[in-house]
Amino acid sequence: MTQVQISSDLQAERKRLDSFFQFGISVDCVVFGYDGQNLQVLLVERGVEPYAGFEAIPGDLVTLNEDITQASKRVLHDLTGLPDIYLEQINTFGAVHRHPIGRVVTVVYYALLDKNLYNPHPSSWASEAYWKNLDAIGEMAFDHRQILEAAMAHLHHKVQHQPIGFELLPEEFTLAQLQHLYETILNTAFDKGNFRKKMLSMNVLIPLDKTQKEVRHRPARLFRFDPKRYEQLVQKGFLFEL
Amino acid sequence: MTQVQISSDLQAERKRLDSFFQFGISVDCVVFGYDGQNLQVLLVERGVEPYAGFEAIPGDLVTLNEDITQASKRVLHDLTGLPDIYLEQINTFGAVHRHPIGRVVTVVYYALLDKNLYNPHPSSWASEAYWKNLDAIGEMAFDHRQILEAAMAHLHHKVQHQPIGFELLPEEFTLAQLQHLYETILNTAFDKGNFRKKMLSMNVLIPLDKTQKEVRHRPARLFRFDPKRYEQLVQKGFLFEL
DNA sequence: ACAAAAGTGTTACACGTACACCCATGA
DNA sequence: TCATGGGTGTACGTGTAACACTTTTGT
Repeated sequence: MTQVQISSDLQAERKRLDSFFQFGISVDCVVFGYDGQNLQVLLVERGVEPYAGFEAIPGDLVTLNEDITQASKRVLHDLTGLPDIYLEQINTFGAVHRHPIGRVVTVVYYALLDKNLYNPHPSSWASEAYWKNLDAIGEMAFDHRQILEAAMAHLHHKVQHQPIGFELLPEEFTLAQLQHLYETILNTAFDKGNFRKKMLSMNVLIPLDKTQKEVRHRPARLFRFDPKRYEQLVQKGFLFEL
Repeated sequence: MTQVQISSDLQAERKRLDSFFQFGISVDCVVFGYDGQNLQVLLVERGVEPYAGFEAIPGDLVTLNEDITQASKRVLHDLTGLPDIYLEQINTFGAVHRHPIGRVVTVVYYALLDKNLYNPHPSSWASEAYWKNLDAIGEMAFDHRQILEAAMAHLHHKVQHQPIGFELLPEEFTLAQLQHLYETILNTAFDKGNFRKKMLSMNVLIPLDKTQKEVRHRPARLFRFDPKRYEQLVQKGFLFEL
């Protein structure tokens, strides 16, 4: 980055533009989780006005001296107690009247994780924090419904172009679990044999010398995924469609 | 959208949060063009401090009462005279010190067009406005280099997943032109026969009863593209890789 | 007739699809 | 031994990759 001469002219220029510097910036974190059955999203209940009592996506105002990417992690942790996880930026909403308190432009981030790993605990302005099935969601605060739908569209697209899903599953998983996850996200059914072939041919799965325990049928082999091979695939791009 | 009761409590709450409402929001518009030979990008030269004399991506501060999407069109028109074209939002940059005049978060938009259609004319703070070859770009204002690279990565990805490129070509074009465009964007070479087969099999191309004129070899058939079929493809997603 | 680029055809091979079948376990 | 889901194999059609060939124009 080039260093630029900061003159007193800049101070004057800033003064001239003061009326432009009245925006608030917020980050909203759409976190998807999977429990082996359903696709869920992490929500909070607002304990304060506006929209007190409404369900909302965890999000808050960014402070003047923090990077927005850092802010996404900080806010998610503040509201739900989840640790620093990787959040991917997906979209920015900037309609004029989307927030009743002033002009707030919000940057939306999203993440995927195995919901069995973390238990959310509400704090800051959140009175509740919990996972909720995607099909059970009603009215939401602000334009959060729209934001959620954008995130779902992103997930839909992404699952077909990247070997996602590993982030939603436990470290060791069976092919049937993986298939069920894909079927849940895309709301379709896949042929068992073909799903196995396709997934295995990508070489992202490392077979383990372990099997399931305590199931009343033939126990399934467990797999881990190969992060190196995963990176390669992400780089070159692919299309998953069965 | 639900109507929310606006109480005087909200006024107080806004007061309490005043220190958060000091952000500036800007939009930056990365416009790619194609002249039949090279992939180019629309740049302006800054006529004012900071970074006076530097090349920049057309962009400016958003006013308090305009939607950011509208702002992207307004700003592009103000600086370069280009008419309202569809701009797609791709990314938001929010590092703390990216702008020397204050905390400015910028939302990046991008567009593709046939550069022969419009001639840019500088106005507002732009002292120049012109097309420039992508490989001839040097130092840029702010973090615009980084922004440009993000837009190029987006274009790279997009061209492989959507029948793009039509936006960069004249309404009627030959398959060789289309192939050359793809080769330019992706920086690779394709087999002529296979490229034709693949493109035609997508059914997005409508053959016309016209041919090129005034070429000193067999004149090529002209095509238009089918917007309906295009939409279908965009919906279902596909992967273009030869 | 020649150069140059348009446009077509052929072949071998890889991959997707649909479907049938066998395997290991607990009850 | 039966039910249940795990796991494998095959046969067919479609799509891709590499390459050679024919066609149509201006000069």
